[in-house]
Amino acid sequence: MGRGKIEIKRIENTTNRQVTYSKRRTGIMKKARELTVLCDAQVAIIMFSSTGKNHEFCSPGTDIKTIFDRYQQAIGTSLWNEQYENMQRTLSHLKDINRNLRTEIRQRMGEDLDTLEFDELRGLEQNVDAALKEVRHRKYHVITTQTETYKKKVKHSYEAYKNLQQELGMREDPAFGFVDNTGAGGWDGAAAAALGGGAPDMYAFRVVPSQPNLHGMAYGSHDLRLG
Amino acid sequence: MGRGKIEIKRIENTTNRQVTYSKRRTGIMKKARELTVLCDAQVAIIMFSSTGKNHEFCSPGTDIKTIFDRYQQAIGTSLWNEQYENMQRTLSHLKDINRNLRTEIRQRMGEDLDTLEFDELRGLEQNVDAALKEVRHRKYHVITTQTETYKKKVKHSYEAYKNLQQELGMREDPAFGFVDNTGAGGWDGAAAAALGGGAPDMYAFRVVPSQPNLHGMAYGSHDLRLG
DNA sequence: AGCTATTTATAATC
DNA sequence: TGATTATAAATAGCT
Repeated sequence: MGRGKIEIKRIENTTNRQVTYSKRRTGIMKKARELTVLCDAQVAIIMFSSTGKNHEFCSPGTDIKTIFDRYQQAIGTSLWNEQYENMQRTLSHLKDINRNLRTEIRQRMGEDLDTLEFDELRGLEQNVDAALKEVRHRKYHVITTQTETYKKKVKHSYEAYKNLQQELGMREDPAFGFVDNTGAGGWDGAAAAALGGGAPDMYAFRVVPSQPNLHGMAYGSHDLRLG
Repeated sequence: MGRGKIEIKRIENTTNRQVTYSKRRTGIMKKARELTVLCDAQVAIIMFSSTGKNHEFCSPGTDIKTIFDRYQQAIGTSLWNEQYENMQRTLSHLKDINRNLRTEIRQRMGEDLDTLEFDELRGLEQNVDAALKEVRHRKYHVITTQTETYKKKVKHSYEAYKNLQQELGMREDPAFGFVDNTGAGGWDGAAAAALGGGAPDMYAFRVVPSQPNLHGMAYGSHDLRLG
């Protein structure tokens, strides 16, 4: 359709080819627009000229990605979509697990117990009871170890002091001694007591009411409302 | 270009619309094919008719996905990649949260306590202790309610039986009485006892050692090893 | 589906 | 690039 008929084969003249590309591209875009309006269709067109320039058309009210997704669904075979849906599935599975974990934590905190049957409550109680024993045991172990460590430190410190004193006493004028040696045993005992005492007093910590959740992991501070 | 000029607006007649779609679609495809040959261009077209039927065109020597990928590269920020990476981020975030939740549950079960400081242990102990009280309180509530309900049922049942007996006794031959009336009170008491007794015995359930986790939610049965 | 009168697109040219 | 125009192509309405 022009002053002369042309053969449909690559236009060798570069300028001519680019001009024709531009004109025909406009024509196709117009046709595509008309098609979407006249026939209520969805159309997506992507073009690259021989020079690499990119042009696109898309029906109003949607976008190329959406149409491409729909196309892949229609075609069925889509490695891409497969991966995408796989991820989506993994995601919702993780969310489910997450919700269950949060529920379990809430119930282990003594909340949301209304839905539990008696048998479940009994199991939960036994489990939490056993856990409490474990935690107390561990706490005892930690405080004991800590106390022992401090005791040893104090002892070593004291021995170092005694050695130093002895050394000084042998080398220097005996009249220069500056600490009464007999008080040493009392010092050791007082230090150990200040560090928390032995096992019998351990559970006393339990009843200290001051802000138990401001330290470390802050138990119960997770936002358990979201899935 | 036809017997008459038409306005570019949706064709209301369905048949007409479909015929026009078919004709013009063919026209666009032909134009696209000519463009790719004449101008050495790459073209991809995806169409959906109003009836949902799908048609496509693609320059020879390539495929739609390739052109679409190139298009996304040309556009720069690939919508797809953005969404993909977004999902990947959400996924790993969920996994992190999940891991933390599992850790918290394990510690609430008295496991993996080695990494906790003394203050954290103390907080955990207080929290679990409080939870245990809540669970016991709820268990008490449930068993009490349940027992009351059963008692009422038994009572109602007994009254219904008594009424029926009385009615029968009045209407039928007295020699036909088939149940000893004096046993009724004993029935009530025996039934109530068989149903679990009152509140004072409730905590006896706690020390039953048989398979506490085979019922209901099975506390601690989650696989806590995975993230 | 075909036909064809008409409208539209566009090749050649400026 | 942009406008013009003669001509090829596309297609609306009909069968």
